[in-house]
Amino acid sequence: MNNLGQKIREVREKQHLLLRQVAAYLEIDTALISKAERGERNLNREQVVKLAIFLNDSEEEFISLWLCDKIISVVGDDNYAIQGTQKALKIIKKEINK
Amino acid sequence: MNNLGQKIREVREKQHLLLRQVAAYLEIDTALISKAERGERNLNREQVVKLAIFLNDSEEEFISLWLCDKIISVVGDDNYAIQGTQKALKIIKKEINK
DNA sequence: TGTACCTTTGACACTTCTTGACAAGTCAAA
DNA sequence: TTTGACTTGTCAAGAAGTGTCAAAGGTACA
Repeated sequence: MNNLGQKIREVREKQHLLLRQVAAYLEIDTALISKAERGERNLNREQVVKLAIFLNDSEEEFISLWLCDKIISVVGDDNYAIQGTQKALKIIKKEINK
Repeated sequence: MNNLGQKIREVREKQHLLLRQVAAYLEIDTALISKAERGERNLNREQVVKLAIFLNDSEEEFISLWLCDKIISVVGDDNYAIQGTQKALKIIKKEINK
């Protein structure tokens, strides 16, 4: 399971679009988008952006889900996941104000 | 630059320990710990834990810096880094309460 | 100057992970 | 049973990670 994947599937099905159609738009194999929706494979940033456009949804939402998944796959079930993520958030916020 | 690396160097120098000594304790090449302190290479979790013990410092602090660095290297300078990290934090916190 | 020591650097081999593609599989509806 | 949608497993190529080594930089000091 996978946050972006769930979101994509949800939005795609709501619009009665087929994997085939999404795959064609992104110019990738159908298998890949299928796997992406189920969290078995990652899309790259560009593909996620295109997907947001194609599905008429928010790029911010899609990309932040995509990042969120990456973070979780990195810190996931570590005992100190919360502390690490909080530290990162602080640093990122500080970094922005420059 | 690198948060865990800076911390390690700071603590190590405060204790007048040589890279060589740290490396010997971790059973790795001196070059590797040198690079780790400067953020050119990553240590693995086990090495970070041993390091905390060897340097008499907090495991929680070391591991969360280590995770923090990983997160930053993943979401780093993305426009939506903050949003993604916040989402991840929420989800991780929720996950813990199970 | 020379040497002794600590650290940094770049190259390397090796392994593991990722990526995209393809073929074959399942499954439900007609 | 056929069709269309989706899933699954596998493969090869390339990328990225891991540890090591030898050589080079830098510093301190006799």
